[in-house]
Amino acid sequence: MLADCGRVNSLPDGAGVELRGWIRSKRHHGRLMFIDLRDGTGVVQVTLKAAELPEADFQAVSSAGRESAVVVWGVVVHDPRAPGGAEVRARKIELLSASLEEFPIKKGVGPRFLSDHRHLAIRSPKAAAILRFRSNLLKSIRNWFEREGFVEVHCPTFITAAVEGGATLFEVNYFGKKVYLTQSVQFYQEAAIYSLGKVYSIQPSFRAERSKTRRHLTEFWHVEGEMAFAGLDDLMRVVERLVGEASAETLENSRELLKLLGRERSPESVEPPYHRVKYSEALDILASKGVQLEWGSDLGADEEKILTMEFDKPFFLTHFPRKAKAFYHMPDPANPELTLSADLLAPEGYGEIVGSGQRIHDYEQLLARIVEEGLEPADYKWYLDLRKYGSVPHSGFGLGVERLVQWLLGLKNIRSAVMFPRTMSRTYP
RNA sequence: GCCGGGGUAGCUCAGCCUGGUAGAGCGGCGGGCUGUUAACCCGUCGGUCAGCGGUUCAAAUCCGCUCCCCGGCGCCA
Repeated sequence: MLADCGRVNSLPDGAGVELRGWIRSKRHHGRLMFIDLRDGTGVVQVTLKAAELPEADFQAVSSAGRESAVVVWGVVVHDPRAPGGAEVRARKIELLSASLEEFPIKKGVGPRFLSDHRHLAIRSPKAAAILRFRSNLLKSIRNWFEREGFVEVHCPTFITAAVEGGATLFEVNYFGKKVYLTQSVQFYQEAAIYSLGKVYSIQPSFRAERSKTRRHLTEFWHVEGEMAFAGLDDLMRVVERLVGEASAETLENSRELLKLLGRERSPESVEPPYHRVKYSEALDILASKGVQLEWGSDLGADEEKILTMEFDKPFFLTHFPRKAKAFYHMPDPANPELTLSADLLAPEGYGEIVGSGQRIHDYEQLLARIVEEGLEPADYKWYLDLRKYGSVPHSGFGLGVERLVQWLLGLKNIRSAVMFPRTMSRTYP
């Protein structure tokens, strides 16, 4: 019977199994040999006693290096001496493909070496567990959107006008013309709501920010949503339910992975509702902690950290000053110096995981803001067009997948939340 | 962009202050071992000291320039 390494444990004593996998490590004692065999579902010890299998098989494997591929036929034995409580006693083993060279990933290697060999490092059970967790999370996110009636749309990666600041665009030579890699699909989703109502996208965004921190990538996966007939309160309700419910479901479905990663995080610890803190209230909280911040300036990392100490769940920071936000943000009718915006901050200093807000839907108001920011209205022609034909209040958000994975798993660096990270200084492998 | 740390064996690092023929551990390779937990024991191979220039009888070490990496800030998801 073909079996998974990760599930040998649950098979009865004496069961005959076939395992296909890679030699993670080997302990050789002359006529006795132990192999930790890995296959993507887990690791199991295979015990080879020379007397119990063909001599040629034993010899072939004794000279095989780590990560050699093998097929093992053997018998399940529950034995307290085996890691995990069960092992497979080999009766026959076939060396499918011996490693040509010593496998470079081993005990004691440093972070730079691991990054340079990421294509091999992802074989480690921990790296694989993170990738599986990420896959579970995206499945839950997608299921949530589908349950809530959002329609998935796919937007272009080549664009001509900036959504966020223009300085952070990657320029691409497009048949001699300058175009850019997308930073957000927001503008295209704003077009889509007039066709589909509620939409979502899951695709990469690119930011040419010269950020050298543990929470920045130049290419990251962006979950974005946009809704017609939605104001700031509707928006925050959607964001907290999406983040909270999808995260809780993922944690529930990933208990084994969390155990393997040595992480503790209960589904209850991420459940909504989340606190809403207005920008002005945040300044008061900071002032009470002895930190004076000038009204209008954005919060720095230190200020953010102090605020996150106040909460043990993510929380919204709302109503940012107009000058701290992009031109399309809806001014607060109660105070036009503020915007109807909401960032969701993760606790423990992991920073912003969602940026969101209500968009300006009035043509003249949007045009005035574009001019006020010194932008060229002609560059935003089609975007302005959307305000000409039955324009309605609408809101949307963007969630950074790697940021969320990083916070949920307590990862020190965002790079381990993605299979092949792209940063300012890394495009290899 | 600003600030800080770093680059020495395949890997992790010591040596640098106080200049004098390049070190350790791990790994590899060879041998041994029937209950290991990235085992253990014996032997052995292994170097463009990031690069360029300068000072000196002599530079991994002192000085200058350049490149690369990591972290913090700013910016953001």
